[in-house]
Amino acid sequence: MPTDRPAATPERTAERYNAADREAHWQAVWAERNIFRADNNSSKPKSYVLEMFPYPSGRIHMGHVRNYTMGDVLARTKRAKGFNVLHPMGWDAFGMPAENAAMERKTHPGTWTYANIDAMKAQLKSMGLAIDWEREFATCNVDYYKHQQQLFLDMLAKGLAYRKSSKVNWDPVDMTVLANEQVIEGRGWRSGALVEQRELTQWFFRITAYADDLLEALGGLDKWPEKVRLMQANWIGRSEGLMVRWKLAEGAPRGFSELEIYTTRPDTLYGASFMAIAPDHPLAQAAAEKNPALAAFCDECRRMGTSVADLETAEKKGFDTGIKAIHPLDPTWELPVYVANFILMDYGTGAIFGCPSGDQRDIEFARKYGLPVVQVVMPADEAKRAEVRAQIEAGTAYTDDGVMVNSRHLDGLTTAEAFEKVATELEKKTLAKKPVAQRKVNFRLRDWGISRQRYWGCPIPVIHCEACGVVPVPAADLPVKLPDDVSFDKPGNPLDRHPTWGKVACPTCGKPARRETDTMDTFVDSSWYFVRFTAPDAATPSDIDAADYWLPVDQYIGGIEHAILHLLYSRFFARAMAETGHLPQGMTEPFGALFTQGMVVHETYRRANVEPPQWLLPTEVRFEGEGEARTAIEIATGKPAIIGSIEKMSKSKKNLVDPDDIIQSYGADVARWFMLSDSPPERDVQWTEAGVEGARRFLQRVWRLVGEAQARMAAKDAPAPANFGPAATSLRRVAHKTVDRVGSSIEQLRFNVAVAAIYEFANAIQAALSAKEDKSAPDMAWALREAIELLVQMLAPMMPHIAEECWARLGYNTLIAEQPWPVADQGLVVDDTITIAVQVNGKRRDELTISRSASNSDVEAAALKLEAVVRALEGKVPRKVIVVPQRIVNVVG
RNA sequence: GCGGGCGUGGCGGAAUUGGUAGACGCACUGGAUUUAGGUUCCAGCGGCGCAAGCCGUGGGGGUUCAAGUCCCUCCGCCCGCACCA
Repeated sequence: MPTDRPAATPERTAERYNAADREAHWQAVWAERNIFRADNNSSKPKSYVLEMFPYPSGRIHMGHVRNYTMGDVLARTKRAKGFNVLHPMGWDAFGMPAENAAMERKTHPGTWTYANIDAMKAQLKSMGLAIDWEREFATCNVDYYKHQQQLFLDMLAKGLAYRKSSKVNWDPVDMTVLANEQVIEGRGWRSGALVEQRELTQWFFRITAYADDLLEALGGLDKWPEKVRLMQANWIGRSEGLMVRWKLAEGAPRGFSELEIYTTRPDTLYGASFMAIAPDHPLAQAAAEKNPALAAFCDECRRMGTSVADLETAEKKGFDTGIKAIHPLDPTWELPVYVANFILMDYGTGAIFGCPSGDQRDIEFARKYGLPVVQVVMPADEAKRAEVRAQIEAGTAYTDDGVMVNSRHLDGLTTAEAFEKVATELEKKTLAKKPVAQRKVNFRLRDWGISRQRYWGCPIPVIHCEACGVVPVPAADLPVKLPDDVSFDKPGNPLDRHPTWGKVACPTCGKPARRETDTMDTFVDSSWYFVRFTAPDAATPSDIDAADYWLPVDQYIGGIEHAILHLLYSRFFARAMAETGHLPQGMTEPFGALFTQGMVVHETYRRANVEPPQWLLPTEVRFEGEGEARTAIEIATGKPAIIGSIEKMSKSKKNLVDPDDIIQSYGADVARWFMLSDSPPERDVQWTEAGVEGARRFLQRVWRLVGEAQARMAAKDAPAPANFGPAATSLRRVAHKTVDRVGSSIEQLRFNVAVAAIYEFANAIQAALSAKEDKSAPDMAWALREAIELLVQMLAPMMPHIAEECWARLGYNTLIAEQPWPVADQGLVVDDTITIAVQVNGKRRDELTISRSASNSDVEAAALKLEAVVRALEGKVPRKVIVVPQRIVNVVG
């Protein structure tokens, strides 16, 4: 029989919440009333909530959705809690992808970048973010980077920016410097050309000037993840040691009478068996001049270069120069000086003394070249000594502290005592009238090379004059604007081949000079953008008052991948800006609290039996079966596909879900809710169809609940009844407890816990609605309205659109985004009667419901009367009864 | 190699920081509604057991009245750094 029944009944369709329509509506209302504007002159307490700003790559991805949802929930909650909230958005808009796009599409990097910004801004707006868009800026805009040029000049004047010659990764095909990350297996990531090490004069920021402070201040960042602080501490790499000058024996190259080394282990000096210097060490180069074999060895080391670290881990190689060094503690003791491939020229002095028994690299080297291995430190624990001896014998160094042996006058001292003794002695000894040794704090951290031979970056505002040298561009001549008429048809920096841009008069002498054509590393742009957000229209880089009011950022949220570079550079910039007068004195830490969110991951799919793998988009496969039996089939071909591992969403693996698709078919609220549910925010979240469906289901359930409750709830602003029955009181208790739980969970960024609490609350409301008794009683009607209003208010930061819609449905003509966060009635949060567990010998036997104020002895008496307790005691007299007030009773039999 | 983190049902994860393990969600099972599917609602859902009960937070040991939580040890997984003298 044919059916003419519609797919869904009209009532049902009408009841459905139409996300697409309503979300656009409320976004328009928020924008029109400009309610998310941050006020620079407010008497309210401030809260600066910031998520790492995006690179305008073209489209937002799920990682953005997660990041910005988290920040948004916090920003909206803070606003509701009475804070003046700064929650801005901008664009980290300089960088190589724009130049690559320009080359491929024959367009200007700016055209591509601004088009991307427009597209992504629309996407972000569709998420319903509570952002003050009036403060938006892009770092590629001259209105931003002109201030960055001013900052550079001020840093130059203070000696915080300088030029020096250094080694860089040079791509000979693209004719540009590459960052270490852009060198893959020794080749340029784009050109595939073998990368060369080139000595180039480059601009640097003197981050090492703050090495100590950057390290020490980590201790005060107690709202940062321990992990990030550790990573930064390791990166800065402070060590305390001794600079020791070794006299060289007769026969050393002319001009070299001594060799200075840095060591953190002067205590092990008697275990020395060789010296080693870097292939680029001046002594090595001098020795190589007369020794072709040595010169060849040095060349070989250089070719291995800095980029191919994995090859070097394999083998320690050295070359005996024939030069001898004299031991600083024993003039009769001569040690051979080797050039070794594992010595870095830019750490310490580029020279070491090798103590094989105390250093793994040294022991490998010594065994290879037949050098002595003398144990000088043994463990303090006598039981372990034989084991350590055997271990050294077998080729594994002992690097821990202990007691000195085979060390003449140091024997019996601890390593720390020996360190002190040697240091003190060598500080007194002299060589060529200067102390043999000097204590030195050393850092792994190196100055930040910011020069890039690129067009799409902030021009470095200096001029090179043959007569005057490097001349800063006068402040009045700023900005140094990027020229628009550039071509990308040839590799290299378009600024270098621009016919006129680089030709200027020297600001000092007026003679023809040329502009610096290097631009700044894009990490510079992101090192102070959070300052600019506090006063985006200021005529100077910052507005001190605004910075003083808003900074530090109260909560910064972003990916762990920036744990070192961006976050360290920003900490450096805050210090440099304070020193150059662009931030209040003493303001050094830009981010008070940091949260590193997990990634969005997804299953991968690929065609079967093809190499290299051919990946398939999630939308290109369908599934059959469940659990173990679940299989994927490529829709286009009907052939089985392989379900691969779960990985970070990436273009290369095609395991992408487009936020636009999700927002269009489910709405922003659903996407937001899914991102907040289940997975703790610091962990990876797996995007699944089932998960999104679950979020959608809950949204519709909220909509229904509000509808059902409306039929039974009290009128808006109805006075509270004098008395509440048990059912109404019970609902009210859940409601008020949930307010506290959700509020504190959000403040702690534990969104998954907040979501769970809201689910429980929704369940309680539903139970109250379907309960048989006193449905229409006035106390329940009032409690229902209270519960529904509280539910909607708590949902507002997470699912802001449907919350507005519900709020309107409840009869309000205000915006819920402007309502204060509800305050829980503590009388309802704290129960009069509590249920506590009763254990016998640590095993739970029963529970006890008793007045909260019951005394310990009352609780004990009641517990001992419980049948299950009596049974478990088997007639024995309890030896002891432990009562933890309001927690637990444990009867020890 | 060094440093850090983690290990809880079929799955994602809770657990008031030493005090009732498994909240909440997903999946699943049964039932109701529906011609059917979907939606929705109700119930169940760590293992063994008819039950009383016993076992159970990677394995083993310890501290404690009490351990997912603290200590020792082993195993496994993940992340970061990697010749830093």
